[in-house]
Amino acid sequence: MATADAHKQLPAASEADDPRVRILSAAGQEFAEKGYEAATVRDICTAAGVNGAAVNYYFGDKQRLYIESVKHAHRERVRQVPPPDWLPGTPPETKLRDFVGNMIERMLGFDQPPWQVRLMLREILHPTDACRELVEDYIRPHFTMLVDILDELAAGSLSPAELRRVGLSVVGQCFLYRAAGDVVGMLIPAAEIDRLHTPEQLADHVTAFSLGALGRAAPLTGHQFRIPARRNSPSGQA
Amino acid sequence: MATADAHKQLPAASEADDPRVRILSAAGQEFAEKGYEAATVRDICTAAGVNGAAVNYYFGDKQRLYIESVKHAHRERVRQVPPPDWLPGTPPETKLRDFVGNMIERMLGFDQPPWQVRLMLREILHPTDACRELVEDYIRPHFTMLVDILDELAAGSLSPAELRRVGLSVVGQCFLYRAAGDVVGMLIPAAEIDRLHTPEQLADHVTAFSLGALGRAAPLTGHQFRIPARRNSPSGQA
DNA sequence: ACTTGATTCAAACATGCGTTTGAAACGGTG
DNA sequence: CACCGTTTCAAACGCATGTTTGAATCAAGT
Repeated sequence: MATADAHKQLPAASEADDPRVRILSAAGQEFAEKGYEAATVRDICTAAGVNGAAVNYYFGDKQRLYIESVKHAHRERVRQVPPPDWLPGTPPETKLRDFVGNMIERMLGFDQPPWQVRLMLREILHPTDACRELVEDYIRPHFTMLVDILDELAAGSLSPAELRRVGLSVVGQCFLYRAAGDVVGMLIPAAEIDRLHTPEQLADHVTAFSLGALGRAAPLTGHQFRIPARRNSPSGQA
Repeated sequence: MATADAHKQLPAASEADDPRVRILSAAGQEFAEKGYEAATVRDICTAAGVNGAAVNYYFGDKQRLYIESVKHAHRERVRQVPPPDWLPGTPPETKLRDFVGNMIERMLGFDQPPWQVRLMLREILHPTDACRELVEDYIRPHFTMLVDILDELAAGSLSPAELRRVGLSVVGQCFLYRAAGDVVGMLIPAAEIDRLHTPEQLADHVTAFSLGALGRAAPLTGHQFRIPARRNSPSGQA
């Protein structure tokens, strides 16, 4: 009886009052904050201002709505925060700082609604069918970009496998704030969060930490490593 | 009619065939792999080999069972993987390596069932009532231990706030592998995972990366930072 | 052996879920 | 207006869930 498949590809009339995108947006928010099981089709339809049967009419069932909403959120996010681009000759230190800043901005950015990232985070933590697509379209290109920057920084002295490992170290530092943000908020005094954990400060810290580890900037402590015999360098301190 | 509260504190008879712990264990596994909503009381009771009414008899309702199972998993994990302890005078570099190895072992350890960590991970990502207790009893002591080691390494040259930030950088590197392990597996070739991403290798890498960042070991690239004028140090490479 | 309280069990209950249905409302087109 | 495909709607269906119930079983205590 239903002709739900007719508009699957059509770009829709006026874009905003199209029931499809209203449902997708409402579904994304519900799924993001409650998870797949806890989010109900009824609530989604109420939030979208459509009848309870609309989701089945347009998307078939709840599962397909979920997958479509993940892809929708992903497309929106890419549109909102484009990856950085550099003029040729830009020093890799600058590129790394820009890249980290861009990644943190995309993860934590306060100017954008956070539910899209939260939705993708659920997929990263507990992958479903939508995940592989997410990785190939969204995550892998960014990761490759990061590895290329690190390759420039290392000037050929690290193998591809080592570069990937370093890349994960950089990503991990940023990822923690998004994934475990609530716990971080419990571990760090509130005043310190306001002062030192702004996106800018975090990007500076992660960049400095990583450049230091690669030997492309002064270490955080200021004093230099003195190159002993690789074993242990006992500091005079008790 | 029920006297379910009577044994709340009693250490139980023979520990293993006590219905309470059988339910807690089965519930932990179900909650860990399916999440709170998707896990059903019926499945938990079937897995535990008890009647469907037992969970209500012993724990009241599903929510209280969930909280108790999180706390149970947490206690078990601490018992299984005790934090490291050092003789006085142990160099902080060794301590950091031990601490990171211990943390990774606890997060990824293949000799222990992974569902306990997975359960706690759910709390970290999406905190519920059980989370604050988890942080205070389990996470904060470990984090404090790490910060103390870093303080030794920095030899007083970093403020408490900076030390905490560095601590988060160390934790973040390890956390990524546990939280986003599936995605990491998609980004890294399988053969490389087997060769280079064992707990031992990861601990070595994270330790080396972090020590390098602090200037307490040679940077990963081998070549040293040359201290230019803080701006950019263009490498000859295209 | 009888009593008493704690535990187990099968069955039922109430509720909320995803989904279906069939008719009503809409919007062009002849 | 009459036609027809598309969209909306209120109502209901079937089902799985968390929970309750009341009787059956068990373990001591006296």
